Amino acid sequence: MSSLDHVFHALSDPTRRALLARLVEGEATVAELLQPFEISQPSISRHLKVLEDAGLISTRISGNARPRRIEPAAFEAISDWLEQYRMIWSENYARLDDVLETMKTKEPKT
Amino acid sequence: MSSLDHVFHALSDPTRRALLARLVEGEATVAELLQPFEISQPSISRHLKVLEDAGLISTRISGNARPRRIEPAAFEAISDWLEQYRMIWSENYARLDDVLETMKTKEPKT
DNA sequence: TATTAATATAACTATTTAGCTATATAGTCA
DNA sequence: TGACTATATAGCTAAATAGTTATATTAATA
Repeated sequence: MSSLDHVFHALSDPTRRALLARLVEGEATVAELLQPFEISQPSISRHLKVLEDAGLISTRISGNARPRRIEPAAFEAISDWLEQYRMIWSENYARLDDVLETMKTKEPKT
Repeated sequence: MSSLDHVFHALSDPTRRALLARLVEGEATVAELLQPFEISQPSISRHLKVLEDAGLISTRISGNARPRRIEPAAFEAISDWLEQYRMIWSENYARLDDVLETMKTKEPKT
C-alpha cells in the first residue's frame, strides 16, 4: 500500500491543508494551530495525527508542548508523482529540454 | 469547498491513480481500463466518476463506448498548490528552521 | 426487431472518518 | 505536593466510501 494513499488522503481535507499552510511559516504548537479554527482541540490533534502518519509533518517535544513542523520529503514525493503528468499540461512539452534548461539557469542565491 | 478536496480525495485511492497512469498513455474505454484489475466493472465506473467529478478526467461519447481522457487543468491546479511548498524542499531549503544556519555555514552551490 | 455489447445506476454491506464531549497523561510552577 | 497548562486518547454518532450483485440504458448488429 503506497504511502501516497495516506498523503493524498491527508491533503483531501481543507482543515488539514490550512494547518500545513500555517506550518509553512514555521513550527507551531497545537494551541497556536488551533486558534484560527472553530473546531475542538481533539479534532485538531487528530488532524495532526493524520498529517503525521502521512509523513507531511513531524512532532518535536518541547517541555509541555509538542510543536509540529513541515516534513519536506513528503512534498517532494508528491512532486515526484506529479512529474509523470507534467508533460500533459506543459505548453513546452515538445521542448521539454528547454524547460529543464530554464530550471538549471534559474536565479542564483545572493 | 475547494475543488482540491475532490482532487486529493480522488488521488488517495491506488486504483484511481493506476487508472490515471493508464490514461496518461492516451484515451481508453471502460473495458480497456477495467482489464488489468480484478475488481468489478461497476466499481471501475464509479472510480471513473470520482475522477471526473474531481476534474481529473473527462468522457467522450463514441457510439457505444465512453472513452476517458486526462484533463490537464486539474493537474495544473495540483502543481499550483504544491508551488507554495516548493521553497521548503528545493535547493538548500531542507528545513525552514535551518535556512539561516545553512546560509551562514554553507556555501551555496554554483 | 431481437440480441449482444458497453456502460451506468440502484441497493446493500462493511469500513472509515470527522466531529463532538469527557477524561487521561505529562510537564511546569508555586 | 497540588494546581494549572498542553496535548492525547477513548468512546460515541452521523456521514461518506469502496466493494459487491442485479438491473437499466443505449448503441451496434444480425
